[in-house]
Amino acid sequence: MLQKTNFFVYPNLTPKDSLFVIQNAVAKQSVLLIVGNCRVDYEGRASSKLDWGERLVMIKSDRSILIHRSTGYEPVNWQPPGCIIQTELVSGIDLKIRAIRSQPRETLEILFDELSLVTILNLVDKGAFSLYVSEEDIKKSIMLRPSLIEENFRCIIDEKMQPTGFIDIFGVDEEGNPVIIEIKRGTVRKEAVIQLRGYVEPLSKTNPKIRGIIAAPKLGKGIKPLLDSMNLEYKRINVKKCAEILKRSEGSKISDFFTKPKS
Amino acid sequence: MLQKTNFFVYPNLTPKDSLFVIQNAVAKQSVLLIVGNCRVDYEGRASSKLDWGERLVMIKSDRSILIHRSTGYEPVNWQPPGCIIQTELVSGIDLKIRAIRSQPRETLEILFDELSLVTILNLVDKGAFSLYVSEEDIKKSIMLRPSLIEENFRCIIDEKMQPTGFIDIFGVDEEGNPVIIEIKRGTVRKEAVIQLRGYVEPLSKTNPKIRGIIAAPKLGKGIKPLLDSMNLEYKRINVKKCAEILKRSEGSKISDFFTKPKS
DNA sequence: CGTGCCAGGTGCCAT
DNA sequence: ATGGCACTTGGCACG
Repeated sequence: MLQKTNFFVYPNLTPKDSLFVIQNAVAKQSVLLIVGNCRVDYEGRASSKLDWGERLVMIKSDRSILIHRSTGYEPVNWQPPGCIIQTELVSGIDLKIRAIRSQPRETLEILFDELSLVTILNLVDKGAFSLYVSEEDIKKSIMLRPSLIEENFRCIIDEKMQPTGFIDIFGVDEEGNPVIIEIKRGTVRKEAVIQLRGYVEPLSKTNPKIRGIIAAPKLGKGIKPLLDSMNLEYKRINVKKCAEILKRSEGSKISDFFTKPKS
Repeated sequence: MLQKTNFFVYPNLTPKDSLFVIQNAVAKQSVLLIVGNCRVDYEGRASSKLDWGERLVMIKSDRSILIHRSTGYEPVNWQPPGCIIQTELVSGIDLKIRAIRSQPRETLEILFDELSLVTILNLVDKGAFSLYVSEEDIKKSIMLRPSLIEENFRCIIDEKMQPTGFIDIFGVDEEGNPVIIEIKRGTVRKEAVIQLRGYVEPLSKTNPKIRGIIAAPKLGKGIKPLLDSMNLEYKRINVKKCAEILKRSEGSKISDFFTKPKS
């Protein structure tokens, strides 16, 4: 049976001995945790100095670096991903870790005079992360507050259209122009644009002033030009706002928020 | 000789055995690092789901909680300081950690089916952290860009005043009113207000339109009313902007940026 | 590459 | 508690 060892723990390393361990871990893109007594200097957009004390330094696979004290959600000092990590023995007894970022030019220097614990982690993590509200939640939110689309936008329920059921929201803008809204709960891809185009196209023959809007939290890369070329629009939806709107009016029925079309 | 053991490492704990260790560490306000295979659900202002994978969970002394993947400066999920940490054994084999925040109501649930490494840290950290530019830097910055004080503010060098040397900056505002500026590199305390008052007071007898402004990055608690009562003003100085301004015009002499007074 | 905008922003101090 | 504002904001998409 294979022993799974996805971590290595080095207690009480001397700074001298730590050099190879740390360099190696950084080179192998492991996650590196260094606990010890240190001093931190940051110079860049601003400057800061942190006197001696015990902290946890985390160097991640992407060469982001975080210095955490025992309290606070935010790291006391840091460097975003992609910085250059250098290690050096100072005066033969201290470990200096330097993290340099070039754009903007910023340097972070950590000087350890004692290392209580160095840990190397090889995290296997393919899990997908999704931040979301459902498409239905977004739909409800827009119904409840049509201004999420734009000022003076109104939702219309049209019996002739409802049975078809494929258009997410139908409404009219300030000028009275008909608007078809396609909702996506995630990032807008090409397919969604094509889909909306399919709804808008036929109707635009009878009403050339009809508008098509995609409402979603995110727009995919390169989608904006596509929308422009098809004369469609994008309205960013703030997922958090949707959650607030929904919570505030728990239990309301969607149908309550439609306006009957002018007849 | 006293052996300094500010950390405890528990490799390959079973979720069952971890319960006591974790609860104890949280109770003792240690910093807790938990590495293992987990799934994360967040529900609150937004919602998120993170599928199974190996991550590092950090619970700090102030009961802030951070879930870090192997990349990214930011934690994938988190809870700010002060949340309620609960632990629970699920189905007898999995460890559930729940972190609840009440304002706004948000819940974070981490389910571990395997713990590779649990570490408890007792960090001794009294080191002061200071983010700063020097008072001299701020002075230079204002000289270089007087609009840091307000639009159309001008710095004046007045030979009659210069020898005294205790006023940081003397200038005139848009209306031509004389302005005395007191600079503090840190938080404004009562003493600084008294100090400025001392400069402004005598001069206001000959020129009642004279203004006194304290320029500093921060205003101490309760200082604003004091300033108001003494008819003095506060202008917040952005330390980062100062750094930028200084960098841009490296090596310029202060005297270059004074305007000779109208004579 | 700089610019603009959003974020579960967070943190800090004001009312 | 609520609101306003700054942040070494970081991150992402766009020109």
